[in-house]
Amino acid sequence: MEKQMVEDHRVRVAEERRARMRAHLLECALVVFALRKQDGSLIDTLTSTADVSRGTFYNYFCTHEELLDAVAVEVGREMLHVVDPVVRQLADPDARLATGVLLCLGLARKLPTLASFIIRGGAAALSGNELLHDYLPRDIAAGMEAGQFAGMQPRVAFDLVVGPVMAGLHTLVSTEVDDDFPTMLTQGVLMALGVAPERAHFLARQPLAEIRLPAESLLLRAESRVTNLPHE
Amino acid sequence: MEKQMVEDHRVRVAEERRARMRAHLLECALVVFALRKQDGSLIDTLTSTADVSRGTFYNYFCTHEELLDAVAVEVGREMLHVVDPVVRQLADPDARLATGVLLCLGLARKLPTLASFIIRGGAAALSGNELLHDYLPRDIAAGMEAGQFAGMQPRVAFDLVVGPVMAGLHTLVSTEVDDDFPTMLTQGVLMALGVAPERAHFLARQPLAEIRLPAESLLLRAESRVTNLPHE
Amino acid sequence: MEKQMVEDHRVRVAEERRARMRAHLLECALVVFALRKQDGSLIDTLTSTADVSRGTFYNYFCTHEELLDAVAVEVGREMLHVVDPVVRQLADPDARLATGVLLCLGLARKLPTLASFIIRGGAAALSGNELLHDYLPRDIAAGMEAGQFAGMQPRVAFDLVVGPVMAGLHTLVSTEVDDDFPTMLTQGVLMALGVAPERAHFLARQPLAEIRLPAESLLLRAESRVTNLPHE
Amino acid sequence: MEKQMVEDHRVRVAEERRARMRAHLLECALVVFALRKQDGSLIDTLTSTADVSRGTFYNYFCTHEELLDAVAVEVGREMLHVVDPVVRQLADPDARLATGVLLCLGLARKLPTLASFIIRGGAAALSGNELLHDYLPRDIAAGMEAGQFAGMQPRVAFDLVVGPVMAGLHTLVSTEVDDDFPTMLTQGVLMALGVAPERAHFLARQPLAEIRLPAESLLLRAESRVTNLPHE
DNA sequence: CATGAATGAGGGTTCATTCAT
DNA sequence: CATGAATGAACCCTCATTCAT
Repeated sequence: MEKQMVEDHRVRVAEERRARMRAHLLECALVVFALRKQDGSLIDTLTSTADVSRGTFYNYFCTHEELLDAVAVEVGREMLHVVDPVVRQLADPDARLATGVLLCLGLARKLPTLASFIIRGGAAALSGNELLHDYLPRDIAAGMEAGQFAGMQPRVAFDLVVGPVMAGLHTLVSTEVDDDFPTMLTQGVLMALGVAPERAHFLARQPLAEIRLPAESLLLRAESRVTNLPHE
Repeated sequence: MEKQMVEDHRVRVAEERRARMRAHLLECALVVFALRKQDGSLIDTLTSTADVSRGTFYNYFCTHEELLDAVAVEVGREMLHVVDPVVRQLADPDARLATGVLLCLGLARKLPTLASFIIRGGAAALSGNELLHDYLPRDIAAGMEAGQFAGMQPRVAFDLVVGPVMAGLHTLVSTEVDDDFPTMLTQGVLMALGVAPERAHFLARQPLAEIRLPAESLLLRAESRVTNLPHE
Repeated sequence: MEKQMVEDHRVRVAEERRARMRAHLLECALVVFALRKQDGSLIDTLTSTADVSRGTFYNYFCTHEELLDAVAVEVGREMLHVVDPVVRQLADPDARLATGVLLCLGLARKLPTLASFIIRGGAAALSGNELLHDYLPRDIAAGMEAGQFAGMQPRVAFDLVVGPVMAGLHTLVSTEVDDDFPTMLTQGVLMALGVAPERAHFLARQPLAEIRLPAESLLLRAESRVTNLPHE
Repeated sequence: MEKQMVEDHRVRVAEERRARMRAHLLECALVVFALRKQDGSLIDTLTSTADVSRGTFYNYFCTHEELLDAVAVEVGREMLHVVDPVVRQLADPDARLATGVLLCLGLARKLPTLASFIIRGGAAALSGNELLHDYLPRDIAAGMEAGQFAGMQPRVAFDLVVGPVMAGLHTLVSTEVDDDFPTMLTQGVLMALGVAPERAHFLARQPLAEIRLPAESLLLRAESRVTNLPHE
């Protein structure tokens, strides 16, 4: 019986170590995917960034694609954790949409690593992103049912939202812009959907609580890793 | 004197052959870049598509980047040839912009290969594209001087145009959409920029002459190559 | 604490393996450079001789020049280990020079692989050779200060030593010669430098201890590899 | 009958043109072999140096080796034309040898291209060289029959001559040396063979007529090509 | 479970040679 | 006979993945 308890303890410790290592690898992978300049070996870069051996990496991920997917999933999850609780409190579809766009842009502005990852990662980085593929279409549909976004086709509305946001991420990463860039862009998105200019103006300026991420957040840790390491 | 003429003739014939081969390679490269499934050897795929030896490829392009650039330049040139003559006849910046967006989307719809190339090619496919980097900012600036696009920052306006167009290309390539998709998207873009809904509605529906490309157009030849070959 | 020891042990084992592989590659490279019939792929030949994959080679040497340099350095080091301890015991510059030449020729006679390597390797095989570029000029200068090698320019003396030795290596590799070939050649070299014939005769015949190389010597191992393998 | 004469004339003209082109190619090949920095394509370098097409080259030489051989033969022939008439007038083997060595070194000093070619060309540049493989052994043998070069083995003597000369070529190409370098080296060579120092001193200083090469000489033309072209 | 040496298929590139014009 | 575009075998090197320690 005591033996049993010892074993349990060992198992639990092992599991925790495994989880920590996995998180460490994901964090470094996010950095690598974000900074990657299309040269050199992805996995070499990762293992040396994470300071583990190749073998260790393959103990956690079978293949390089699996890693990218895992990062994308985790990134998607964290974005959702930031955006959803806030949006969920709003009733009007246009307000929800405005808030979602603002939060995403705000997050990307605060975390350039995230923006780079989304831009660089290409399709793979967003395939499976719930915010994009589930929540956004739902809000658009809800808006149309509510008589907003008059006469839109859903796919047109989708492109009118996603397009500017993606272009905006690009801009945030590559260009110096005013602080109100997210606001202005959001306002444009709303107007594109047929929201009246005054309301668009209003919604794009709604006060939002400071974005909060848990201390152990992948995104935060990756960002601070980027901020601290780039000697050279 | 006769000798001189013979030499001239030879030189001309050789130059023509060279130009034809170069065009052939660019055409095949456009197809390969557009269809490329991220696997296999780019240059192998190209040389087998173009039915030439590897050596021949390197007689024309030093490196595969040089090839991508050359394709991008030629594609940019042809797009400009289609769009500019029409846009040039219009005076109002919003009308010019509407027409430009409509023509680009129309072109992409008619030539999915072009759309794929732009999407797949990534940054490199558009770096140096005059339509994007010269003409569009100029029209936006002109509009703002004329009092249109009220209160916009240029970069915001840019993202509100380029974003939806890029997203629209994605949609055109991957999804079945109504014939009026380009129209609806264009209308949204105009509204995003603050054009009044009625005018946006009007401008997005202006009749445009059929898009005409010269028979020897790279885009046309690549498209018909894609349409005809896909056995397998 | 036990863990520490385990780690140490692992590290040591890994380092030893690495050193053994490196030595193995150098040994095979020496053989390949020596026998190389100007055909085929250097690296292919090496990897198949050493029975390792291409990848392994590149884990140890970035480029085939680096390999050649590494072999040359090691060969130079071993030659020095043979020659210097003996020469160092002599005071007279002419005796030192005679001994150095005799030992080099004796070594080359015993180890045709070495001779071939020096001849085939060209400039690269000797650039950086200390015996040639440091020790020999020093002995020549010492001789001139001591009043020997009367009226010589250093570079003339250098060529009168190095030229015959290199030609002699060629001869040793390609021709059947008498056992006293090294002696006779050395005598000629000394006379070229103005050493009196009787003294040259004497110095060229001084008894030398048998040449000793450590069992793990690169030169020895390469030689026995050449002797044993040439099936075909 | 007239027709016959016309044909003859045509044939002769064609033959002359062919000979001129061949000489032109050999001249350029000598330059290329001499300057070649182990990079780039030999035949591309040659054809662009000679300003002819690849096809033309292959009308004259089947392969790259054939070209090297042809250059070596022609170079050997011209060296012989310079050296032999002078040497032939001397009776004493040691004087003949001294003169031969002096002339070779003098030629190499006047024509660095020649020296480079011999050094760079490796074995192939000298295989078949009559001066080296026929005339020199003959003079050595004659000397031994005449009681000179006492007690030498022919191959030892050969190496004591060829070695310093080759080393001297290296020196002439790579180092700034006094004008009397050839003289001093020759004197050393003679002493190596057992010639008495005073006689060696005398023979190495015998006045020699200025070296004369025909204006259409391959060596001269190649040299002036090297002297004139090296922009960059 | 961690390690890092070893793998080897496969990528990009070169260049001597051929051949249609 | 001159041309130079076309060829393709062969080379060097990379890097995702495996596996013995």
